[in-house]
Amino acid sequence: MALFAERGFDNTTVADIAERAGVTERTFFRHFADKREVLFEGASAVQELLVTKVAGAPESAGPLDAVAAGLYALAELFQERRDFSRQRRAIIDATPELRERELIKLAAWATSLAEVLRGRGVPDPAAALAAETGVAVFRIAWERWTDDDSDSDFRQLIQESFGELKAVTTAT
Amino acid sequence: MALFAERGFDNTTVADIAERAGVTERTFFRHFADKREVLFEGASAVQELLVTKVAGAPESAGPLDAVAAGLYALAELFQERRDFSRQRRAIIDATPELRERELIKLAAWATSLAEVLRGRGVPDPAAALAAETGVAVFRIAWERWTDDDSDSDFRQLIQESFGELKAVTTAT
DNA sequence: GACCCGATGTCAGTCGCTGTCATCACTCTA
DNA sequence: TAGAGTGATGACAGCGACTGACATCGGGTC
Repeated sequence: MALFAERGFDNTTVADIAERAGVTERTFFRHFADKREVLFEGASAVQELLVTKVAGAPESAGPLDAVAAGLYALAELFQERRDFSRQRRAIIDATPELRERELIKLAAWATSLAEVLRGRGVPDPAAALAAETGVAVFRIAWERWTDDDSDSDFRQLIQESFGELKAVTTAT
Repeated sequence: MALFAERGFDNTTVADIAERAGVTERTFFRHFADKREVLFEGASAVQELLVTKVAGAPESAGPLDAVAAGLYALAELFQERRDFSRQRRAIIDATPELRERELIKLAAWATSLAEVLRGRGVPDPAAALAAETGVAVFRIAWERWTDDDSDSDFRQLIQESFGELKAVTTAT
């Protein structure tokens, strides 16, 4: 990340990274499937947390509420790492290749969220829809949170976005 | 596309494509920025259609209705090319690299949709949200349409998905 | 001390992609 | 009609991401 922040992602070769880490290029690729993968370590753990929380939401909760419960858990997780999140976002936003990677990550969230919802008895167009919109809400709250200069509360931003969503969908 | 369908995307080199087209590899890259780009020709035209239709929706229409109007135009456009759409989807679904490309395409839709909505006077969290959820609706309807064996109506699937969305967001 | 095994280094090679320069058809103009 | 300009293409060299195959080495086991 230091190298990426200094010179940018494209101007950093895998050889550079490997050298800085004191290993061979070949060794780098044994630890990371991809050059981009360095920035997405632990992503699967986050997804697991999300899924677990949604699965564990009270039975009485509707699909969107269950998803919200999961997102709040993520908010808590990220809240303490605001500066790190900002720097990471800056790097990712600067490179299309990385933005793509970020998008598949979120798409993977949506897929597994839909699966969990189906497991909770939500029928199918609704499950997929709740999953996708939940992710959309997260994405927007995330942008606002990392954009915001003030010391805003991520969880609250998510909550507000859900409120906006309801307003938008019920209007007219 | 023929080559991709035969051997798969990864097993088709740019040299293969160029040879089949009777040109040099270098020439290929002068026409397409990317090996993937072959499958995404005309994508910008589709996006423009979408944006234009949303911009031209009646002023009285709410954000989500305006987006819906745009999506219906796309439905009409795609309706006649169902087999082509299916084949394309099969190729794309089979390769992560291509799925990524598809996702940025949709993300670009969302971005420009949000912009148009802002131009229509929709304030910001709502504009972004309506754009993202609209794209989510499209994605899901698209999947159902291309999955479906019967001769289903794409526009109607979109309409139904919007209905589902309202049901999901208003529930509890 | 012999053995095994997992992590690492080494090397060669493929493929996507780019910069550079030459070639060639085609058009415009004096 | 000759010659200059122009845009598309070919030819070639090169970089960087990534992979497969094999050698090496260090630590733990019997």
